[in-house]
Amino acid sequence: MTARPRTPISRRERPAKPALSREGITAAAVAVMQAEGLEKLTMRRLAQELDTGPASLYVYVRNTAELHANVLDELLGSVDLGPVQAVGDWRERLVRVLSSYTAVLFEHPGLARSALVSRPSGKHYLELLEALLALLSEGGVPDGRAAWGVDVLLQFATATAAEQASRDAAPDAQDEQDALVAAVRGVSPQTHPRLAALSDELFSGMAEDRLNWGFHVLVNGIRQTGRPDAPEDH
Amino acid sequence: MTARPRTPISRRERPAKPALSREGITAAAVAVMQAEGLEKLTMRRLAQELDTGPASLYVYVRNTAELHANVLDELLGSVDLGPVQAVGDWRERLVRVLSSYTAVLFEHPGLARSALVSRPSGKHYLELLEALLALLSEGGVPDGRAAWGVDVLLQFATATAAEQASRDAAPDAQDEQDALVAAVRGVSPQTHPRLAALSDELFSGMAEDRLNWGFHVLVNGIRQTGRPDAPEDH
DNA sequence: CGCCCGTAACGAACTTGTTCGTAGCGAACG
DNA sequence: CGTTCGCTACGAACAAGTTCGTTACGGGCG
Repeated sequence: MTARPRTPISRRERPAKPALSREGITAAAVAVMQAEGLEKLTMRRLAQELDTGPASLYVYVRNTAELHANVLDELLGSVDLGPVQAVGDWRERLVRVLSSYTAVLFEHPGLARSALVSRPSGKHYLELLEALLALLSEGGVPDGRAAWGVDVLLQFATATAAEQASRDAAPDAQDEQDALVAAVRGVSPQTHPRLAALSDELFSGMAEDRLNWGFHVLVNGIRQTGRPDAPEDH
Repeated sequence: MTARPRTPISRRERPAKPALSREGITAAAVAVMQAEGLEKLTMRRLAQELDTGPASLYVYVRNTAELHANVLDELLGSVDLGPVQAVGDWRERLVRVLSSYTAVLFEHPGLARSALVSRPSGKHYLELLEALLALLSEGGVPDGRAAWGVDVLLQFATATAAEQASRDAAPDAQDEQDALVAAVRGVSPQTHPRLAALSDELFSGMAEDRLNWGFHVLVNGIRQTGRPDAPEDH
């Protein structure tokens, strides 16, 4: 021990590092991502940005997934919650908020995938929940259904964003889509009659239309489907 | 160059390797996964099983995601499509098929996550699509809605399986869930009245009940929501 | 019969996430 | 004022995915 050739420079002599913190790390992460894309946002790159080693970051974030979740919540701040206070049909305003959410995710396919897996719990996410609950409530949806419904609505929006955004971005995803289309088209009408008959319909429509249709499916379904444990829902 | 110390053993002298192929690789992958779990199914482990190097596998599978997709389709063979031919309410039979699908995914959280991202196109997946389309058709759902509907139904089932299965398995996911619960409970009724009021409802119910409710929400919604491009749907 | 080339297979290397053990700082305590 | 303790920071190491350049196999051509 001792006599290591390394010189243990006192940290005071360094050009005043801002000291690590969860917030600082998240801010730096957002900056790197905006500047170079999510792929470049690695632990090592981020550590370099903060003039430290990768291991140091793990004191403040559990792993990359959590880092991504933090970054995502930051971005969720730009979701437009205006429609909550606006006038007009509650259903349309609800869809507008969800569309805004989807649009934000759409910008960052990787984050959308994270959100599918990670389960956000940040400040902006809570505000989004509150907004959706308020709109459902305004629409007369019983509390019990609304509580379960927001989950389904957000899950649908998130999953759709993850799917479509990455299809546009990654060449891989496009290939997979092509493979599926080819597989469905190549199916025999003898063994798979419905699939053969609907092969065009399955892939028809623009992404936006399908997304919107999905929102309406869910809202209509939520309004009309009672929870099993409470036929009258409270 | 030349005079490399390595001895280029003729491949004929080896104990008759079965020669690589996409099918062989998938089969070996399934075997490893069943025996040791998905986490242990790494490219290196799989290569070792097939007595080769990791790089060799990339001739047959694009990457780990595709490997997982292949494995998943293999497992989808065990989804119970019996309810398609059975008698009884079409809606209940539809839900039974979807539940069987979810149950299979539930066994392998990692694969469920893959399925969310990758977009399967294997043989068994196509049969599942055919089964769902047949049931929707039997229920009198217009073709256009059915085509878009299967996507949404499977997406919901997959996402739910991925979420809940990993919550049961990984300690991480449980922590995230706890974090969200804590965040919601800790919210001020002043700023987030709906959230505070419904904090219990949000997390209530057993997973199975929520899943079933979701299926019914979707089926009801699909039945009653016309596609934007065709008010009458064909 | 001998050479040649396309392709499967491979070993090594590079990148990234994550963990381990250690070292120094600063606060609390005697 | 000196010692000790907890905790942050960090370098190094390990495992895994993926790519690159090279090597041998085996069939076709001269």
